[in-house]
Amino acid sequence: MSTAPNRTTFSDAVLAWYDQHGRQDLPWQHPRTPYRVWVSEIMLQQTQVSTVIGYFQRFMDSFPDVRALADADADQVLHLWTGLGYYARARNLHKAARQLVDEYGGDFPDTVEDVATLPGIGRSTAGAILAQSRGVRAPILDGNVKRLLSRLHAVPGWPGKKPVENRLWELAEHYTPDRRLADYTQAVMDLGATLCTRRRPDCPRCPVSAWCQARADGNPQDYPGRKPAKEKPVRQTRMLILQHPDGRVWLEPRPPSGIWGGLWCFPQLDPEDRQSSALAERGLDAHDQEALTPFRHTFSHFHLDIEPLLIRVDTTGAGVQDAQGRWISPADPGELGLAAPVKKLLEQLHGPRQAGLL
DNA sequence: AAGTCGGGGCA
DNA sequence: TGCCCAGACTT
Repeated sequence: MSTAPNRTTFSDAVLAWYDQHGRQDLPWQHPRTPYRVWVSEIMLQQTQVSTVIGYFQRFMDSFPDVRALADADADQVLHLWTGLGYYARARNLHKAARQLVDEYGGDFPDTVEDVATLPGIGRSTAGAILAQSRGVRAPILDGNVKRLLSRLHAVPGWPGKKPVENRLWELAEHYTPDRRLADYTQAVMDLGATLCTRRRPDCPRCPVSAWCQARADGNPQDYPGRKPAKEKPVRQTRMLILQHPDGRVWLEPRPPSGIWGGLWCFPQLDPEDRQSSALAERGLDAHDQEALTPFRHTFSHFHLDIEPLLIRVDTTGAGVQDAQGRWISPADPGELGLAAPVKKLLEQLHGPRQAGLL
């Protein structure tokens, strides 16, 4: 098992990598002012670096500093944002610029807490601004750093959960050095963006792989823990397998839109519906019936628990109208489009009989 | 079609 | 305080 590095060991390795491989020529790094870093961070929250560069330069040409942005019309700001999307962020940017002028004389405050009161700026972005532009020892925890740190320490769980997020902040704080803050901050983001990627991390090139617990365990791709799939609602239905004395079963076409649109299906009954009326509607009488094994069919957005009910019917009454459906042989349904559970039930129906014939 | 992402906003 | 969502994009 690899031992966790101490702060200096870790940050030295990260900084040495950055000096060789990190990005040192991004537009917002020259000059690296709070305003420029801020605008770049907001743009980068939503868009990749290559796209941001052009937008950033046009934005700086029009609004070279906080005052220029604060004095602009909302329309001018949104115009320069057109194509980036997430327009609420542009509105927050504008609002925050006015707040900076009104409350701080146009300068950024120098604590994370104060910067994070500005609209659109939370703890991580505030840390990124102050670390990169002023060398303040503030940790950041964007998606790249979450990935890097959750792998380094094999932190279990989804970062959307408070305890997991707290642990990651603790690690971010622990490893943040007390010198070269701007470079270190850019470096950990670059590491996450270029080597410690979500899929296929390039561990052999990573300067901290020797200390990485997930790498030692052989499963870096399992971190960060994934968001638990949200619970799907469960719906219930009964499928009436109406069986003719000759063995065929009754199928009806579904309405063209909605679940199983246009496919052929057994008549369905909501649990509260009366079975007798469903039979009566079709002019059939139940001879006897047998509950088959219930099973679950899962759609993208809900589970459907199906209770199949095999009903042997007499056809002495008026009988069914051909236009409503068809009698189908379970062994040879023909070329109808069948809903998956229907196909399964048909196979179940004819399977045992064939086995008996062998 | 679901996952992603920091922050906003609501319970 | 903690949880879920908006909004646009990727996989």
